Amino acid sequence: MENIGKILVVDDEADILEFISYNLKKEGYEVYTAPNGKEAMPIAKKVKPDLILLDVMMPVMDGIETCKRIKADSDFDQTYVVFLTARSEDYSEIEGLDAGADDYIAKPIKPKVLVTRLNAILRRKIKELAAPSIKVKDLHIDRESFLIYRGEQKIQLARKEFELLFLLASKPGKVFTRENILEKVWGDEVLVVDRTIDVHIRKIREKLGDEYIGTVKGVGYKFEV
Amino acid sequence: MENIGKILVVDDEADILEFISYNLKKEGYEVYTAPNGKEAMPIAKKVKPDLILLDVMMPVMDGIETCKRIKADSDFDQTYVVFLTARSEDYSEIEGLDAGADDYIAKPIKPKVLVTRLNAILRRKIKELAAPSIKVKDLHIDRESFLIYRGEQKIQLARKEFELLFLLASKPGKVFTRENILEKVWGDEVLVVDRTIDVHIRKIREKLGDEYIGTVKGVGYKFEV
DNA sequence: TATGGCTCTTAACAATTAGATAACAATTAC
DNA sequence: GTAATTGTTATCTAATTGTTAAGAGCCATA
Repeated sequence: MENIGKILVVDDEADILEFISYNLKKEGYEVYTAPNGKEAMPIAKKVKPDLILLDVMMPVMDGIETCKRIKADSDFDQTYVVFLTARSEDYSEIEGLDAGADDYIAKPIKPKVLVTRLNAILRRKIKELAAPSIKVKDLHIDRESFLIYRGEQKIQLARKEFELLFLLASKPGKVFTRENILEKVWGDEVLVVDRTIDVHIRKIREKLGDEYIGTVKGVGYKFEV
Repeated sequence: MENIGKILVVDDEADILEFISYNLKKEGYEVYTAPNGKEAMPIAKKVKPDLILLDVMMPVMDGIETCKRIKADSDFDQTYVVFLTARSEDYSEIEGLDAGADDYIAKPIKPKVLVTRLNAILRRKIKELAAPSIKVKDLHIDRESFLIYRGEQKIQLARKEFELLFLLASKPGKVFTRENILEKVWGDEVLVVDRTIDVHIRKIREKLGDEYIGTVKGVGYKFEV
């Protein structure tokens, strides 16, 4: 099954971890686990999960504390946090989930419920994140139609060209290293020589003109502001 | 705020009713309330809400029973039902929400969660209900008759072809990925190879001409504007 | 219950095009 | 001036899409 998202599950009970993990993997998620908040943080930092499923009650660093730290870290702007709340726990405590959790799921967990809920949350997320279009300078870079508009003019870019321009234009002025670009545009397991980027830059310049993309020698490329 | 939909809230606890009602009204919904299933039915019949928010546990006629009746009534084909489940309730019972509910929300209710969730559900609904016929370019794509009119000419498409064209034409210019298309035209549990789409596209082009549907390589198809 | 016609799906092969690379030219930094 | 870096072009190939045809299933009608 194809991969549809990364989920980090944090719970101190090994069998619950196992149970959830199994069900989410079956659904096609890439699942990571940690037994408490403290150990979860570095994993979260590393894998940048789309969603963190967090038990509220844990020994070393509890869910609420963990959630607060996550929400305070701009690395996790794009990360959803969902609490797992044992129903025996007092809800007044969970009310304290104004720590910033996005949702919560009550134990005991039914697999179908869990999966349905997480699917719904992540679907929402994907939708929200998919920045539909960027307007910079006289360009309107539109993901919906995969077209670049300049005034009345429509410019068609090839897919990689589009993604590359989109990336650069998403932070005008910021210099992206080739490494950077490869990671974002080509993805994790990159199998291409980084000079390939140069060729794509060339093609974009050919189609749009030289004034949009600048070269910072020894560093990378940027969208000129 | 403009009106974005009618919601009927059914719960036996007056303060919860009040709380939900307040938050939904603030969001722009037209809100109706009832204290139990029995009283809810005639109201539902009358106002034809877009969505019914239903407490599972209620004295006179509980949520599951109410839901069954609603789902059995063709008047409510277009009505979404969402359960409110108190945490103390046994989830095995909620499993019985195979009574046909479309979603459920756990108590205690967080306003943000409630509103976000309902918005999402209703957005989906509005989209589904949208326009029985579309006029784009020189085409009149008519759901009633499943025919395409081009001037005086009537063009007959097969069902899947029609649905596919209808989808693309519902957002002219927007590129739909194959995944996208499968989800919307074929439905959730898709059992077909995505190349099937290509063949349908071919047939549509054969019947209508090549000028309507464009290919965005590596991405998907779109209705050309 | 055959028969024929339709729709849908798939597989196989052809055509096309985006993308990758290498090779060489130009430019820049030191 | 030289080495390092980037620009540019041409070529090749791998991925994607187009196209055709064949078979399965369905339904209406004889």
